[in-house]
Amino acid sequence: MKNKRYSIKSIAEELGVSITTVSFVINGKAKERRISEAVTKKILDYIDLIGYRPNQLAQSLRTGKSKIIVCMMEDISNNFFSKLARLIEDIAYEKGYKVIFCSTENNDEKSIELIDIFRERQVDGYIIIPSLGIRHKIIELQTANIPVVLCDRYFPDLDANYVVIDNENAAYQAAKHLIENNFKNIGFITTDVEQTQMIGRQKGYVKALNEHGLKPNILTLSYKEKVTGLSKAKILDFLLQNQDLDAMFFSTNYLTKNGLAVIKDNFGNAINNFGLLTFDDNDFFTIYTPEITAVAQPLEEMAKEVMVTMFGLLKNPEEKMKSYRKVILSTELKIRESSLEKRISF
Amino acid sequence: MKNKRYSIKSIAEELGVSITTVSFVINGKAKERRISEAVTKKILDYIDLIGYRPNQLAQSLRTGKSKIIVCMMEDISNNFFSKLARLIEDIAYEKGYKVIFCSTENNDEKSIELIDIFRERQVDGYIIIPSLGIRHKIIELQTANIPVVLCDRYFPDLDANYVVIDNENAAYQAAKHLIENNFKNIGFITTDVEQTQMIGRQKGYVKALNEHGLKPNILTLSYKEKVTGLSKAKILDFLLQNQDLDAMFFSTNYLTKNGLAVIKDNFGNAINNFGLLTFDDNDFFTIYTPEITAVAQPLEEMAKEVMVTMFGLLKNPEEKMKSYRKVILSTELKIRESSLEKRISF
DNA sequence: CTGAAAGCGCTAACAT
DNA sequence: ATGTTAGCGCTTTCAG
Repeated sequence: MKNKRYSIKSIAEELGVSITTVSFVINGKAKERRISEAVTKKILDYIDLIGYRPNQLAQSLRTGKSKIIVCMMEDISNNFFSKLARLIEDIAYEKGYKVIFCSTENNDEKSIELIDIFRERQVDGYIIIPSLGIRHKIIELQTANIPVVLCDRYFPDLDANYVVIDNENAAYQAAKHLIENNFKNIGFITTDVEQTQMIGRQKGYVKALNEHGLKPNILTLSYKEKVTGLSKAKILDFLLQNQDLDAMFFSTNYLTKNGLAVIKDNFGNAINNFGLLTFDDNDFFTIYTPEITAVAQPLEEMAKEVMVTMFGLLKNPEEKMKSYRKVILSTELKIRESSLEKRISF
Repeated sequence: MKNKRYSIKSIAEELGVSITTVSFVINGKAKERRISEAVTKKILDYIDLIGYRPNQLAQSLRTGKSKIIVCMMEDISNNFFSKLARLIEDIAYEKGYKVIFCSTENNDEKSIELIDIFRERQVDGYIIIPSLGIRHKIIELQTANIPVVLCDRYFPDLDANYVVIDNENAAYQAAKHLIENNFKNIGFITTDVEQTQMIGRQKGYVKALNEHGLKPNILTLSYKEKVTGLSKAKILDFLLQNQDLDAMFFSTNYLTKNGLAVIKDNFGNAINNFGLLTFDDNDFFTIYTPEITAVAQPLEEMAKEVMVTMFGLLKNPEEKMKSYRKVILSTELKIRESSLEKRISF
C-alpha cells in the first residue's frame, strides 16, 4: 500500500476510468448517471480498500458549502451556554454538520470580527446570541442570503429568525410566585445590558410588583463588573442599604452565584430566612441548602428549534427571505425551598 | 458598489495588474518581491475600499493549512471541560486559529469517526482528551505527521505529546490531608474507566491510606451509570453498607454532584459531620455549606501548555517527530470546611 | 518590477 | 455508459 495521498484523480488513473466516473460513484450518482454495475463496484471496492476520503476542503471550494455552522455565544464556559452548545452540537453532527463555537463576551467588535472571519471561511450558517451593536451585521448576513438564527435575544425592530423565551412572562410569574409566598420586599439584581432578554425580565418583575402594590427595588450591575469582581461588593452594599429586603430575584446565573456568595459570607444562616429565586437553572441548585428556585429555560427545545430553523434555511437557500421563523418558548418555574414562605421566627 | 463577490482575479482586472501582483501585495510580500510603491498602494487602497477578504477555503486548499484546530473532549457541557475549552479558544484565536470543539462521551467509535472526519477537512492539529481505545488513531496521526497533543490523560506505553496533571500525587496529598484531619474511614468514589487519570487518583488514595494503616474502601461506578442516573442509588447503597464511613473522596466532578445530592437527600444535616473532598474545583464549592475542599486543576496552565506544544508543532512540521513534549502539572488542594476535622459532637 | 501559468482536489455541464 | 474540460480562488515558480 502506497504512502501517498489518494485523490479522485489517482483513483481514476489506478482503475483506468475517468475522474468523472469516480466522482459520480462516490457521490452516489452511479445509477442516476447510469454507470455500469461492474465499474461502480470496482470503484467502490477500491475506495474501501484504500480508505479513501474526499478532501472536504476542495469539495467546499467547489460547491461553496462548508458544512460548518458557527455558533457565537457570550461565553462557552458559562453553564447555560455550554449546556446549550452541547445540545446544538449533537443535533448538528447528526446531520453531518460541524459546529465552531466562539465566545464573544458580549463584545460588539469581537463579534463583528468573528462574523467576518467566518465569512471568509464560507461557513454555511450562523447561530448567534447577539450583543447589542451587531444589528447591522445581521442585516448584512441576511442581505447576502446567509442563514442566520438568533437565539436567547433578538432585535425588536429587526425582522429575523430567532428562538427566544418569553422572558417577561417568566419573570412575571416568578415574581408573582414570590409575592404569593408572602414576600413583601423583593429586590431584583440585574445587569445593565440593554438586551431584550434582560429588559423583558425586568419588565416582568416590575409588572408583578406593581400589580400587587409593591415597590420595585432594582440593583443594576455593570456587565464589566462581571470581570472585575466588583459586583459582589455592590450586592453587599445593596443588601446593607436595604435591610428590609426579604427576598431577592437574580436575573441571570452568574449574578446568582455572586449573590449566594455574598449572603453566605456576610449573613451566614440568614440565607434560610431569605426568599431566593433566579433565572437559569443549575444542577447545584437542587443540592444547595436551601434548594434554589429557578426559572429553567427549555434548553433541549431551544436547541431543537434553532436547528430546525437552521436546517430549513440550509435546505431552501432561496425561500429563506420570504418569511422569518420566530419561536418564543416558555419556561418552567422550578419551585424549590428557597422561594417558599418563611415560617421561621426571627 | 457592485454586489458581486470579489476575488483576487476581479481585483486584478479592475486595477489592470496581474493576479500575482495582487496576491503578493495582499500577503505582505510587496517589498520582498520589489513591487513598486505606487502599485502596492493602489492595490491596498482598493482592497480597503471594497473590504476584500481572501477566501480562506481556497487559500487552505492551496496551502494545505486550514488554520483550524480541533479539540475533542468528553463533554463540552461539563464544567471542567467547558472552562478548559474557553481558555484554549482564547489562546487559539489570538494566533489566528479557530477551534472546533466536539464531545466524544468517551466513546471510541465516535472519537475515531471524528478524527477521520477532521482529516478530510485538513485540520491543522488535534487536541485530544482521549478515550481508551483510540491509541491506534493517535499513532496514525503521528505517523501522518499531524500535530496531536493529548490532554488530561495519556497512554503510558505511547510516546506522545501530552499535558496532564500528577494525579497520583494530587490524590495522595488530598487523602493525606483527610487523614491528618483525623478521618479514619475514608471512602473513595470513582468510575470504572481505566484511564490514566482515574488510575492515578485511585493509586494515590490507596497509597495514602496504606501508609497510615487505614483500609481503602472504594466504590467503583460504571461510566454508563452517568447517563442512567443509577449512580446515585449505588452511592446511597454504599453509604448504607458502610455506616462507619466518616469521609468521602470523589474522584471526579460529576460524582461529587451526585454524592452531595445523595447525602443531602438522605442524611440531611449530617453532611456537616462528614469529611468531603473532591477532584475538580467548581465555583459553587465555595458557596456551598459546608464549603467543599477540592483538588483544583491548573486550567490556565493546562490550556497554555497545550497550546505552546501545539504551536510548536504547527511551526516546525518536521521537527515534531524528534521528541515529544510531556508536561506534568501539579494541582492545588483548596482546603475548605468540608475536609477539616469535625469537632461537632454527634 | 510584473505576469503567465500550473495546480491544490473536486464537481458538473457538456460532449461522445 | 463514460470521458473531457472548465473552473472554484488562491499561491508560487519561472519567465520575462
